[in-house]
This record gives sequence, structure tokens and C-alpha cells, in this order.
Amino acid sequence: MARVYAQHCGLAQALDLVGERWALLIVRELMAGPRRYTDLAEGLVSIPSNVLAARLRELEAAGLVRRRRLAPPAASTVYELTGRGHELEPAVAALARWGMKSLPAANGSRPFRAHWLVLALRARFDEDAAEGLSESYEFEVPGDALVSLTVEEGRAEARLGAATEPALRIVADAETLLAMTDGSVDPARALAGGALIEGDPAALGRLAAILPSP
Amino acid sequence: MARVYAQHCGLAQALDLVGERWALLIVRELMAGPRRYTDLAEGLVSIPSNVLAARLRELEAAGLVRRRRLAPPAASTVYELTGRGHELEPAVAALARWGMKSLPAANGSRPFRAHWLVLALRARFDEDAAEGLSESYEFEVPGDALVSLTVEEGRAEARLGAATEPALRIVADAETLLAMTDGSVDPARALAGGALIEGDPAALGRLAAILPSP
DNA sequence: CGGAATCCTCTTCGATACTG
DNA sequence: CAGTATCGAAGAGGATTCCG
Repeated sequence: MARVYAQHCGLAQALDLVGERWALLIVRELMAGPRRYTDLAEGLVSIPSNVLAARLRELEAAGLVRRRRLAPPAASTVYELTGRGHELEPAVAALARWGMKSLPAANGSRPFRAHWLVLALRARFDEDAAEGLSESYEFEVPGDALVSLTVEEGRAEARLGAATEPALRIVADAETLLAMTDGSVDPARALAGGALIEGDPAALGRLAAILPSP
Repeated sequence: MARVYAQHCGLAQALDLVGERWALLIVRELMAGPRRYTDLAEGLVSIPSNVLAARLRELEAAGLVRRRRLAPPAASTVYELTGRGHELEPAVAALARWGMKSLPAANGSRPFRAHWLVLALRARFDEDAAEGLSESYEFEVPGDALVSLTVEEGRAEARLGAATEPALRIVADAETLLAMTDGSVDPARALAGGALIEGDPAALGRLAAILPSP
């Protein structure tokens, strides 16, 4: 085993498992659900194919990722997080929350993917501000991703897919949506920039409250 | 700038700043307070000297670490976290909490340092279980570190140094203390193994409650 | 002795091309 | 679609040396 810290420290142990380059970004990709090899490559933007293959092997060996062969009609292989892999979410969200604060405003020079919204929403969500709240929101990038944030009794779940009876639907391009959830664009400015908002206008304020600026 | 992800994603941004090998472990070392170059090298156990120098330069350039020259009597340079560096603590604690779960029981084969207790205590501390509690605990490794955990109104602070009027003092070797805070050894077993416990016996139960197994 | 810079080797990464 | 193969460039690891 090469390049491990092998120290009796939880942080060092975590980094021995997911500290290598690209490893946590692969976890990010899988947080939104199972994905195929090529989807992963696309979502990771610039990962060399050999490195992706190597990391998947390592993460599988570490018990964080599982590969599964889909049933015949869709004959394809997908990768998904194991339970242990899902347990990384609080740590990944905490890192994302920290990183957001120094993220340059979206200006088109950095690539972004609509499904990254899932992590951004989880990272931004403020449990205290959402106390007692129960409603859902839907975000759509036409022709790309559909992301929903469902709050139940103050607990949030962000995932790919439609929301059931969302109080609010926001349709915009990926750049605008990511900028909104990063806090660099507020809903009013996004609206002016071409975003389409449907639903209860008051829900917009509640949404802003439970996704405070980082 | 080499090897950056440059993606519009908080996690990628965080990893661009602290994702390189050794970077987060340097943050771990500095969480317990300012340290000199040689202290860092000792606490990181096996870091090559050139890599430590390079990382410190990068972390300083990123605004996470500051170098400071001490006043004449102690004429020496120390490194310390900036405010932005301290903000990493929740993320580091979350990673440590995750990593602890798969940390092999302390068996002497992996190096450990007494001051890692500071991170271990912060990672293990359970705010919900500590609600309303106010008392402090002191951990000592004779001839090495003195660590205190101070809980005030359910909020914890772990740091190097003595506690004021601790409800409990535990004196043991580093291995035993780290194993205790990892949850792999319970206080009763530690006592049997030679740990010295002074203070209110009931405080031992309260301590175990606010540091649940990972 | 603290705080590095240097030299060298070895591994990994990044980019691209290629194959079952 | 799901990887493997190849190859140059960059970093990590280890030991040693240098400077105040």
C-alpha cells in the first residue's frame, strides 16, 4: 500500500481512504445517485480516464463504492455509494460550505454541472432556519437536470428528480442556478437575468431564509 | 497554477486549497495552536522536509496560515491558522469523525501524538448530549501534553493546556487516551490498564455521554 | 538546533490514443 | 460504453547539506 499516512488519527485515516486526488469529487458525483462510467467522466470534467478507472477500483476496494450491472434492457454498469460512502456526506457538505466562501462568482470560465446543485443545496441548507418548515422546491435546467429540495419538519433532502407538489419551481440555466445557491446571485437578480419562477411568491423568501449566504 | 480542479463547485474549490497531500494534516497540527517548523515535522511524523516547506508556502499564499516571528527571548518562527484557516474546523472534525469509524484499534503499530486528542475530542463531542452541561475535563500524558475539554452551556472547546477546576482529570499514556477518545477503550477498561482518574466519579459518566462512540 | 534548500529516485498524474 | 495502454511532466519520498 503506497502513500498512506497510517497514523492513529481519524483525519489521517479518512484521508488515507478518500484523500487522493479526485476521490472526493467522485463521491460528489455519486451523491446524486448511481452513475455510469461515462457519466462520471463527464461530471468530473477533466479527469483522465485511467485515473478514473484507478480511483473507482480503490474506492470499491475501500468499501465506499459498489459497482452494479443493470438488468438486460439497460445492459450497463453503474457505480453507486455504499452505506459507508453515504456517511461521507456531512464531511463533504462541510468542505463544500467552506469552499463556497472563496469561490469566485460564476463568470463562465469555470465549468459547472447542473447536478452539482444537489451538493450545493445540502451544503447551504440551514437546519436552524428551517425549524418546523415543511415544503418542497424544484429547480430545473431545461434539457439537463431536475433537482428537488424537500424539507420536512425542518429536515432537508436534496436529490435529482422532480418534487411532489413543490411550493416553488425555478427554471434557469445551470450557471444561474448554481450562482443562486452559492449565494452570489439573489433570486431577484436571477429573475431579472431570465430565470423563470412559478409558484407561491412567499415561498421565495422562505427558500432564501433556509439557504443563507455562506 | 498546477493541478487545480477549477470547477464552479464548493467542494472542488475547497480541495483546490487544502486537497493536496499533507495539507489538511498541517491544519490538524495547527488546530491545537501555533507551532514551529520542527514541531510540525514531528507531529506529522513522516513528512519530507521539502514537502512541509512547500505546503506551508502554499497555505500561507492561500491565506490559511500565517507565519509569525516571536519576540527576541524566544527568537523563533511559528506558524498559526488565520481566521479562514480556523473555519476549516467543522469540515476537519466531520472528516475525522468519519475516519474514526474505520480506524483500527490502537495497537502500537501506528504512530500517535498526544495533541491529536484535541481534534479527537472536538470530533467526538456530541452537542445534543451535552445540552445544558457546564463542566470541564483535563487529560494528561505525563511529560507530554495537557489537554482540556471545557463545556459551557453545552458548547465545547478542546485545547492544549490545563483546565480551570476540572470536574475530572485523567492521566494516562497517549495510546490509552487516544484509544479512549476513539471509543475503542471505555474508561473502566482504561482504569484497569493503568490510567489514573481523579475527581468526581459521576463526571466520568457524563464525559462518556458527551463523547459517544463514533 | 531550528529552518529550510538540494539532489535524486520513484510514483502518480495528465493527455491522448486505442480496444473489447 | 467501459475501460486499458502509452508516455512525458510533475510531485512525493528520502537522504543529505547548508545557513544563521
